[in-house]
Amino acid sequence: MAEQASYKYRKVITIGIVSELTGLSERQIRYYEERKLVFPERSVTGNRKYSFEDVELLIDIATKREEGVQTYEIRQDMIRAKKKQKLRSPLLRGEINARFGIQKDR
Amino acid sequence: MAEQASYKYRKVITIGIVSELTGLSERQIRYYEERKLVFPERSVTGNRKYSFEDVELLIDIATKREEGVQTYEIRQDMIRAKKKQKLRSPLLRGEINARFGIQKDR
DNA sequence: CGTGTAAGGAATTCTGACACG
DNA sequence: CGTGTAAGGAATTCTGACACG
Repeated sequence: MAEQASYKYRKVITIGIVSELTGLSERQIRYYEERKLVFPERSVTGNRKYSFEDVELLIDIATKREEGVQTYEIRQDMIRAKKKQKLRSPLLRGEINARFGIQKDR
Repeated sequence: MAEQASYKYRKVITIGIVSELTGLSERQIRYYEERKLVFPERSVTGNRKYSFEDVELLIDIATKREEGVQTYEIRQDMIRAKKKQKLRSPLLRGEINARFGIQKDR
């Protein structure tokens, strides 16, 4: 009766719908992947699958781009943000596990 | 910076992915729609779009079916459950509005 | 009743490339 | 650098129907 509840992080949205949700063209969305800004999963046959989190990230990227920020800069900012996260993250591990389910090493 | 947050209810998942998520065949999923058990939205060109809520509902339906319950019975149960909801629901309206966004009549 | 399947067609997605700036 | 577009092909989805039980 619990299921998983991590709707935000499940990669289940195809690129066409992501395009509608974000207002970005498919070309743009694929290009941002090429620039290492988003990391969709792939279906067995190669179709991209995104999460709601990805959609929100893409909206943020779109805003930055409108402000003239280059993809390279956006990427650097993301890397910096990720480093900061690591500094205060250890305490949150339990929460993250709850979010993504139990995965016992592997 | 808030967006909408109703990930569970947004209809954004195509039938192929719903099939993977639920273990049901596309044929079954379409049939349950025919029997009024699920109500996907449609893209402009007619493709079905489901929410995570729909996915969970379909999983419940699959369980019922395995127990031998007919779709007609499942539907009746759903209607009954919905009626009960109405009896205790008025107080929850604010929550529902928050969930689905402001829609001022129309 | 519930589900599989073949049929034919339309829409979706993918990649690599050329274009422009 | 960032994005549009035409190209060719493969995978996805759709509907209506026949089949079986």
